[in-house]
Amino acid sequence: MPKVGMEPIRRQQLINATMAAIDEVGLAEATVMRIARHAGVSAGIISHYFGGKDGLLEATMRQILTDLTEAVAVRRHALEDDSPRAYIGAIIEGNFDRTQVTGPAAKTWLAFWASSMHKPMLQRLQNVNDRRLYSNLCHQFKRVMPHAEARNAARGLAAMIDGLWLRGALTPEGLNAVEARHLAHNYLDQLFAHHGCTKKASHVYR
Amino acid sequence: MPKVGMEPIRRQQLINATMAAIDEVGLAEATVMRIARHAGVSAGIISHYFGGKDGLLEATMRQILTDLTEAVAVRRHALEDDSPRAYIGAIIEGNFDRTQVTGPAAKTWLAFWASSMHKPMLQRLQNVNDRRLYSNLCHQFKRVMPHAEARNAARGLAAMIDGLWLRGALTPEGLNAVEARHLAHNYLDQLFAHHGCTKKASHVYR
DNA sequence: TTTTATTGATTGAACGTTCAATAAAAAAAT
DNA sequence: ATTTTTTTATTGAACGTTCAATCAATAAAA
Repeated sequence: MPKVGMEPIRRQQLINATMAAIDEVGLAEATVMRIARHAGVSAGIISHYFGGKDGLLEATMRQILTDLTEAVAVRRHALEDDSPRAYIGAIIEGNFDRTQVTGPAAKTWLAFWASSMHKPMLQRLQNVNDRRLYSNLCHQFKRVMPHAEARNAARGLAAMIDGLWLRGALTPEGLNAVEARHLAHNYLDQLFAHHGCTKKASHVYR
Repeated sequence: MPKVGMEPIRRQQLINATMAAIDEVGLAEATVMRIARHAGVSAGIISHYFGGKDGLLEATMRQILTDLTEAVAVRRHALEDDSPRAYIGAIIEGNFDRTQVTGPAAKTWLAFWASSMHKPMLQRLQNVNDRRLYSNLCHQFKRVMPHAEARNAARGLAAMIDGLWLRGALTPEGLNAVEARHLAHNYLDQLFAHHGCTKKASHVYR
């Protein structure tokens, strides 16, 4: 079956297979053979396209983070008004986007998060993404509240988003995206209300 | 050196060594040899006292969860008033207790959380603890707000606590317990204020 | 002397990586 | 149009390593 231009296809297949395998048996037991079997190829091909198992894992984490960034960017560009609340709302919506909330992606995300504590390369990726989220949130909050308070709001909302993800990844039924978004938006409302005492009508999520 | 009554000593040594090893190199590379070396004993002793590596890991997770429960219980019993706010505040304080927030404990906690997604025994332990936290929070919130709202408040606060832990475990400097407690208490204040519109003076944390 | 605690070399299984062999497609030659 | 050559993609057995578990041997206390 060998054709030219297989590389992008195989790479994507293997990245998807990695998430599927991690979803199925966890990172610890996601062996190259199991991943390869998921993709319908042989084990050796992983070293050929990714230099080794670590390369594949890194590429998989890159994809997850890229998808997340992309999901936020799409929502952000679709905004009509550029109010802080709308902007931050888009960040929340992007974080609970369909592609991110799926079982495989969520479980893989958590597995990598834990793993990144001791793998410098993964840690670097995590940090870059982390800092961008925080700095985006912080920048928006600073438009409507004192800087010190804005930093706390950003840290709080970031923690809330991650916490909802964490709990969602663990429950057998997977993350309830509707409820998670509801809670995150509610918290956001409270952060705004607490500061300006200008409580707005709660949104309708569907 | 063999004396009688070594069992409880060795068990504790090995559990501590497990956390130290996970803190050092992560769960994936926390081999029995490495753990044993941390405890200053031979590898074979692990199978002798815990039946195998899995037994040791299970015991270690049990200890972390027990410590957490204990930390909450201590704060709860030290309360003067039994107001919902005080009770929930004790839960927050307990979750950011010294013994829990230490590097080894936090990293081990996160490692087990990720691992528990695919190990039934760990998942069971996690679920029991999880449900107790949620049900305690829920019960207290229900004393001052409608049941539906109380459930949301409980889910939100639980997510906030876990999110702060998660981010704390990841940052190189470890969890900033003071700030985490501040954010959690702030959120709690907002949950109460949002409902009853009876905003209380913010606490002083030190 | 008996009991209890501990060791560490050994065993077998599992893993990631490698690489010579292979097979199919594409290109070149007839 | 057919055959030959070259290129590209892929396989899977073999290799070396690592790990958890085992157990006969040992050493200290009772």
